[in-house]
Amino acid sequence: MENNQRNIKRADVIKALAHPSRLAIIDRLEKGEACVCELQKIVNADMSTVSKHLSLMKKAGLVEDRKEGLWVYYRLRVPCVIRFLDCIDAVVKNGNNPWSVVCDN
Amino acid sequence: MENNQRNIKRADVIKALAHPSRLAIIDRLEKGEACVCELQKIVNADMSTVSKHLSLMKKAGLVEDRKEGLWVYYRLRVPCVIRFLDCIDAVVKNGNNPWSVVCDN
DNA sequence: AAACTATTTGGCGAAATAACCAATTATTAA
DNA sequence: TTAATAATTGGTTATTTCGCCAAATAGTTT
Repeated sequence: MENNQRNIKRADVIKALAHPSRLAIIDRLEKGEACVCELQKIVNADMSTVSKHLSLMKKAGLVEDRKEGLWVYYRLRVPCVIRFLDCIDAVVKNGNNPWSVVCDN
Repeated sequence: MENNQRNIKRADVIKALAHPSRLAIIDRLEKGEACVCELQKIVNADMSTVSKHLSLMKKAGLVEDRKEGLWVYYRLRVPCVIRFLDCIDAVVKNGNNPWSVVCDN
């Protein structure tokens, strides 16, 4: 039943990924770090909203940040998240296909 | 901006993973199919709750089911989800480590 | 110091999620 | 056909999450 504890922690990380805006942020961060102001333009929401998304992801261990002057730059902390999303995409793609999804990562 | 649509779909799949009980179900299904009644014992919740978790995961394309007599057996539809969880575990493990997580899957 | 810009934080209402209970469906067995 | 079991569905309530606004913080420039 300590699998329970493990799955609570896992779920916390996964929840931090489970939002369209946060996935858009990750998409961008795959290409390298970005300031909050740039990410705001991408997700097209209030800056405070974006900031909260980022602090959630940071708390979960998905991103880290670096302050430089007025700006805070965020970057991915977990390269494998990218491959992980390929797996998710395989599920999305085969959503209506009755055969088992076999993805190669 | 149709990346937006893609990320909505991705998020739907990820949300279907983002719950401790559902992760416990996946843990079990890695070993092969199981009926709802067995999964209920594992997650220790009302059968109706478990059933709802399963229909959510089914709708997301994570599991598929098969009816046999009184029982409905569920099984994983997406083998790569397992490797995906290894990545999540790497994040969990390195939660307080200031260095970037490098996981090898 | 005052004005300006980037970001974070606190608070609030709205929407989504979760869990339980009760009722229903489907299948088997008596 | 009645009883029993496995599972699903509908309804209700409680909790969590989301997104905006306003206010606060931090660093820069004048």
